[in-house]
Amino acid sequence: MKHTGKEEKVARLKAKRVIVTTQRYAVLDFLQDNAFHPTAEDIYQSLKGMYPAFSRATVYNTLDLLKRYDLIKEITIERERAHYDYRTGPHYHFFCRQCRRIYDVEMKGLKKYPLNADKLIEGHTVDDVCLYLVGTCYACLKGGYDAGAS
Amino acid sequence: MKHTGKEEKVARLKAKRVIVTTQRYAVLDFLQDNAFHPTAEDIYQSLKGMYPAFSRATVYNTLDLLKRYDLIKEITIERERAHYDYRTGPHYHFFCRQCRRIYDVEMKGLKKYPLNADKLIEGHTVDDVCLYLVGTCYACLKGGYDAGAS
DNA sequence: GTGGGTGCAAACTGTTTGCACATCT
DNA sequence: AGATGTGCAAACAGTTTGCACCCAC
Repeated sequence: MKHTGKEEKVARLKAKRVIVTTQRYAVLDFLQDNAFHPTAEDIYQSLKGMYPAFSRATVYNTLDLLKRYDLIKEITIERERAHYDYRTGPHYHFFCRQCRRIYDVEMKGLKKYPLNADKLIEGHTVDDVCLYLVGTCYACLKGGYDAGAS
Repeated sequence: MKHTGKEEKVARLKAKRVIVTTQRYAVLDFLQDNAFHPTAEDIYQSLKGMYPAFSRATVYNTLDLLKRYDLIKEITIERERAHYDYRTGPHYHFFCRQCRRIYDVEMKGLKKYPLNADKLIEGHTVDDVCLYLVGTCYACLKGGYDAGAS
């Protein structure tokens, strides 16, 4: 049951006549299994162990392809490096300054979604809404993940 | 009346024993006068005309300093380059995919600010909230700024 | 004269690109 | 064989850093 949705996505790629290779499947699979919003480097480091001669170029190529087909979303909270998200529907992120982790935040935890996509705001058409909260995560607050603790 | 607030900021720097140099003042001044959320390169290109031998390093050093003193805010909508904002209070941004411009969006244009800073969400302490809308701006919709128009 | 700011150029990091090889049909 | 994906390494862009010089106190 864990992988509900991946087959749909693979089917979507196939429908678009995109060849679903081992590497592409591996990246999509990795993203679904790892909801911590990994970076390209995270993906590369994890997959090169399983697949010999897996390259960064393939990771970037694949991420770009999946992005173009709206199968994943790029998160640009950290300017230095992109994070990737298997969830493409509207939801929020929380970024911890201390451990630099990104958490999903459910909408019910927030009072109200400020506006929906496809609206017109001050004359602009809006097709995406990105919200992120910044602070210190519960784990760092407890000291559990404080890398700086001595 | 236009520069209300800059003197306050300069005073804040002085209070922290930060030397207010010509270059630092120029960057702060430029940011206040140019609400289009310029990049470091925009600032560099504009100021090197007025000041001989103005360097990128100084722009970056100064932006970093102003950021640390909370006098400006870095906008990380575009992963490739940072934009800078003179307004540090809570407000929203709209990013146009076509012209890559960033617009301020007033809160009254939105139904409700989803939450305030300094709240606890799912166990995390939140001290900053960033929201941005993505789409096509009114100018591009009218065709006025469509660089790709043939 | 000293502390710090500035400016140049080199270094660095994440990402992109060119091109030869591999793979699937 | 043809089309496309892959992998390496080089290129690239934005940013950071090291260091010599300069200025204000």
